[in-house]
This record gives sequence, structure tokens and C-alpha cells, in this order.
Amino acid sequence: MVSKAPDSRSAQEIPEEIAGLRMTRQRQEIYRILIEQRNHPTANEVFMRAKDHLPNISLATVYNCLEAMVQHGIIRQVHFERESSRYCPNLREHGHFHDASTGVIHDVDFKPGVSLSDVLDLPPGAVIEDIEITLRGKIPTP
Amino acid sequence: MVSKAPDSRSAQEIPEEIAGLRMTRQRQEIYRILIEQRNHPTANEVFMRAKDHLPNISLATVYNCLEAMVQHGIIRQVHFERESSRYCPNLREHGHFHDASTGVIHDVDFKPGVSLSDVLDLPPGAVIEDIEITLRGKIPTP
DNA sequence: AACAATAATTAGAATAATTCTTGATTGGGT
DNA sequence: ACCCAATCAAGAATTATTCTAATTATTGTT
Repeated sequence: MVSKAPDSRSAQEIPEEIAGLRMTRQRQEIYRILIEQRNHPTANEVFMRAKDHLPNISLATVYNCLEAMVQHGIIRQVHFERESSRYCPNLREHGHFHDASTGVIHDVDFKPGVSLSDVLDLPPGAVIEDIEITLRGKIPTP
Repeated sequence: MVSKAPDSRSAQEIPEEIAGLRMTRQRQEIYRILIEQRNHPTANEVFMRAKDHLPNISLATVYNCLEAMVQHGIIRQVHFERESSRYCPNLREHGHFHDASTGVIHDVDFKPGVSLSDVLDLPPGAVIEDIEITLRGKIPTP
């Protein structure tokens, strides 16, 4: 017996610590869920998936873990109108396009070399700390 | 006596109908509040102000009126994270900058001639129906 | 290894914005 | 004046999220 193989599912090894945040079992599982299926789930969707591997996890813990990871800059929150917050492990600066036909949320990158201040008439002296760009529309199938 | 002067406050005359929506007394009052003080109030803030002139108005009515005006494209909803929706009568395509020091929300216009698709790597074929750009930051006072 | 101190987790209660339901009121058209 | 549809008001219901308090896990220390 060479390997302990504690869990055969793990295609991804999550470190014990990320960005100064201790990655507990719950946080690892939640982070794994976010990076393995990048479909911008809500806290409740994460909760339902997390129960497969951690049957005793609570929704409050899912909220706590997501919040901790957001605070440490490990993941980002995504908002559409006032719908439930969604979570995204993509740390590139990017926006989101919500396809109203399919429900799919696409990450939308900036074109290379463009900066928001080239495009927007910001108040003089404004220092931007956070950006959220959300688009809604359709992708017609020809 | 020339004028009936039914209400001395009204610097603004609101028409009986806008964009196909019949402007009832409640809707007129709410719309007037939005255009007279463009500080992106929440429904509850609108409610409190509306009571000055319509003491019997209910919060549900404020929500109904705001929703009706949003549906008819007379005003826009503005969202920061999952905070209460805010309302804005500025129909130009624009974003919002929330100054975390003062709490003030500034309208942010696009620079002339720029289009979002110049800047963003949209999914091929995407047809945008709605855009929300929200920025958070500070404006340092030197 | 035992211990204390700290951090994380859990379950359920509490909160807050918004929506829904129902009944009353209003307003325009005949 | 009367009818019909639209609007409004009041309060209940809903829902995502946060809070509270008690338990469990982890870390550092002897």
C-alpha cells in the first residue's frame, strides 16, 4: 500500500493556506467546487454541492467560507441586479455577461491595453478600488 | 387671481403620461423626487420624502411606482453589491461611482465615441440588452 | 501527550428588502 | 351616474443573508 488515497475525486490539490487564509476542509471543498465548475454558483448552490463530500456542512459555514475567501481576495462576488450573490474564482479583472436565453454567465475580459479611465469620464481624482461590470442580453443561435 | 397655484413647491411640472405610463399623483410625486434631488435614493428614502406631500402613500406603492417607471424606461435601477436598489432618472447610458468616503454616488458617463465592444471581449454574437457598471473607490481631498 | 487559547463550524433565530395578497379607491369611457 | 380596469394601501409572506450562542477543531506551549 503506497498511497493513502484519502479521496479519489481530487483532481485538484488545494493548499493548506492561500493568501494568508488557512484553508480548512470546508474552505478547501468550497474552493474546489468553484474552480472545478466555473458556472458562478450562488451560496446555496455551493452548499448543495458541498454536501456531497461534507454532509454535515451548514449553509452558514458556506457563507462564512465564501466571505472569508472574498475578503482575502481568493475569489470574487458577482452580482446581477439584486439576485443572490454568485461566486467566481477568476481573479483577472473582468466583467460578466448573463445570457438571458440560456442562463449562462460568461466571463468577459477587457481587450488588451484598455483601461477603464480611457473609456469613462471619472470624477477628477477618483481612485477606483473595485469594479463591477455586468451585462445582460442574448446570444442568438443562427 | 390669475393662477390656481395648486402647489407652490412644484418647480417641475410632470406630465399626465410618460412613455405610455399614466402618471398618477403618486407616480408624479415619486418622479419629481427623483429629478429634483438626484442622489440615487433607495425606495425607502423615496418613501420618506414622498410622505411630505402624500401622507397616505404606502411603501408598497412606492415600490409599485418605481417598478412601473423602470419597466417603462422612465427611470433606472442602480445596484451596489446587494444593497437596496437605488433609483436614477438619468437615462443616458452611464455608470456609477460610489465614493466610499462621502457616500456620494456620482454618475459616470462614457467618453464620447467609445462603445463597450471596443473595450470588452464579448462572447461572439452577444447582443447586449442592459449594462450596469458600478465602481467603488475614493476621491482624496488634497 | 496534555492544555489552554484561538479560530472555525454548526443550527437556528433574527433581520431587512422586496414581493404578494386582498380589499378599497380612483379614473376614464359609455 | 355607472361600469370596468387600473391603481393604491396595509399588512402578511418570502428570501437571502447575518447574527448568536454553543460546540468542535486547530495551533502553540509546556
